[in-house]
Amino acid sequence: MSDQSQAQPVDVLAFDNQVCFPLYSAANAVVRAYREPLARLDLTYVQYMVMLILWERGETSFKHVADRTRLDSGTLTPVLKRLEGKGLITRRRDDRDERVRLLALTPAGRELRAQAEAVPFEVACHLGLAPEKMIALKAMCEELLDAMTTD
Amino acid sequence: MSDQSQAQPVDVLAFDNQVCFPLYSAANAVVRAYREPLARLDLTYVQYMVMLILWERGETSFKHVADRTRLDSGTLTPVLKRLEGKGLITRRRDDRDERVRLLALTPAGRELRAQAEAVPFEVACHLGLAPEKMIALKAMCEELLDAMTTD
DNA sequence: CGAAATTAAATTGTGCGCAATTTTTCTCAG
DNA sequence: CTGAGAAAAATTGCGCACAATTTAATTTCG
Repeated sequence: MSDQSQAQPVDVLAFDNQVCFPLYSAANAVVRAYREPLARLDLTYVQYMVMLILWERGETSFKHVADRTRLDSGTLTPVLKRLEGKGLITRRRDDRDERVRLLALTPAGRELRAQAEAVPFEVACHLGLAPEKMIALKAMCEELLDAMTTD
Repeated sequence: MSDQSQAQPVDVLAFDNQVCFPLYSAANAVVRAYREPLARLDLTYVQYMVMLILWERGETSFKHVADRTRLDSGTLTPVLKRLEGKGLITRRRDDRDERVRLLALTPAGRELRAQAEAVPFEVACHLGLAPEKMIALKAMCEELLDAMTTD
């Protein structure tokens, strides 16, 4: 398509030519947008991710949460201990396979779901981007994730 | 458009309905993709961001780097101290305004640029997403960032 | 001028994110 | 049934990210 010997020299190190930094900054900004609504539930962003999975599945394994969130044990173990410390979840071992951690909601953890219902709306207001654009952004990120895990 | 009283009840807390988690995971995955190429330069992702700005501007202020990266002093101060510790940058105060930190490249910092030229290509290979999709993703993230800073 | 407000960085403390390693348990081939 | 290998979590150590606060210099305005 383009003739390299004649093409405009593109500075591949120019800051504004980096695709990845807006992605990085946008992700940081979104986490920041969740901070205030989640602080009312005494949850962090990652803790909220875990709770969403548990609200959906009731009881599930450490491994499932790790796969779903794409986080490893070094990140998740302390997060789960904090959720346990707050009395929102339990962390017992699977009798059938002692290597496996089974995570489950406590009554307090289950009850927190009602308060969480408001969070997506509060955040959506602060993001101020049209819903269809958010959906498109989501789709593109999922595509990128798929492309990266298939190699 | 849709009649709320009749519409399918959408679970706003369903994990897969969250727009933000793929964004979060994609950003983490991209940082991971940079790790190996950057390790050869003994740089982290954020340190690389800062170096790109300095390679572009030669000398600039702490404030400029903070605005450009959208990071605050709590994050940047230790990052800059580490870059100074590696002998890649200097951090002197502005004589005209003692509050201001002026950042500049050392000769070693300037020389590192040549090695960094390869990084974008190595990363692009590992991402495995078509360039035009990366551009579209970049544009969408920038739109989101704009929408968030304008409120 | 001079005190109050503003601005720029630095500091402190908490919580990720992940590479590398370790511990424990399970699987399976021989 | 046993020992090598695999799998699941936990641990360790470092580097962000950011809220909250502090320190220091500058600007503004009475």
